[in-house]
Amino acid sequence: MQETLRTYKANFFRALSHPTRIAILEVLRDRELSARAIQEKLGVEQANLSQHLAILRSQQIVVNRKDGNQVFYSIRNPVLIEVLDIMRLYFQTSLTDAIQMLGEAEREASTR
Amino acid sequence: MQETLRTYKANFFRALSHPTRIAILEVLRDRELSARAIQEKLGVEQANLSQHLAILRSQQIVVNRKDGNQVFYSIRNPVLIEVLDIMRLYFQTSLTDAIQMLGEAEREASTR
DNA sequence: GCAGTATATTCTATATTTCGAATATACGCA
DNA sequence: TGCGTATATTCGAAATATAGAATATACTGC
Repeated sequence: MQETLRTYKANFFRALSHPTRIAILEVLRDRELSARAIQEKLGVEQANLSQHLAILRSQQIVVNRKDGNQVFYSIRNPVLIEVLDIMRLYFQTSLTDAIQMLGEAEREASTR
Repeated sequence: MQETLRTYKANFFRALSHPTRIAILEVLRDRELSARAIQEKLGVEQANLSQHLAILRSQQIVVNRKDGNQVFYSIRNPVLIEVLDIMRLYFQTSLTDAIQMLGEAEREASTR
């Protein structure tokens, strides 16, 4: 695989690498929302949200549509929603493992 | 969803947000490899690879196994391989769109 | 045109990431 | 024990990301 494609993928993941941006995708999962609506749901600063939206736009992860003096955002490619859903399975098993390990570590510590 | 889970996911994505780390996962897709073997396949500095492996380890994305004076790396959770495969569909359609848009932009420019 | 609302951009300070050089650690073998 | 190979860690400099304040832009209704 060429370096450019890897860089493209890396930039995509980088765009997802902030809790606020994860939260944005979560609230956009089922419907489009205005920037204001997203802001209220997440409780972040206006400028900050706008910056995060710009990052998601730059990777074409979300698209926007103007209507009057509002801008509505939505997830561009429905496949991304599927990807995020499948990812949930990964996080589930990963977290299950982590919790299990914590439990084992605890038991180990208490029998010491 | 709680902030901590979002942060967990964000950290996971951040770990994937570098071309070299994408490349590491690609070469580990089908088999475990020693750090040396990975280094030779990718052609990166030893110290640099080791740092990238440390990041992937910190997110439990890869695990390692010592054998003699070598350390073998592999992808920890097979679900991740599935996720990356499905992700390929996303990148495919995304890139197809991007190429199409480029084509349209070109045609538009030439008719101007 | 003016006021008010919605959104984006710019600026600045701080924190984090990245690379390569140097160094440290661990193992196998003579 | 000492040497060579494999891997990890530490360090410093440059690049990048982040939050919030201030400002700019765009639209609506009067």
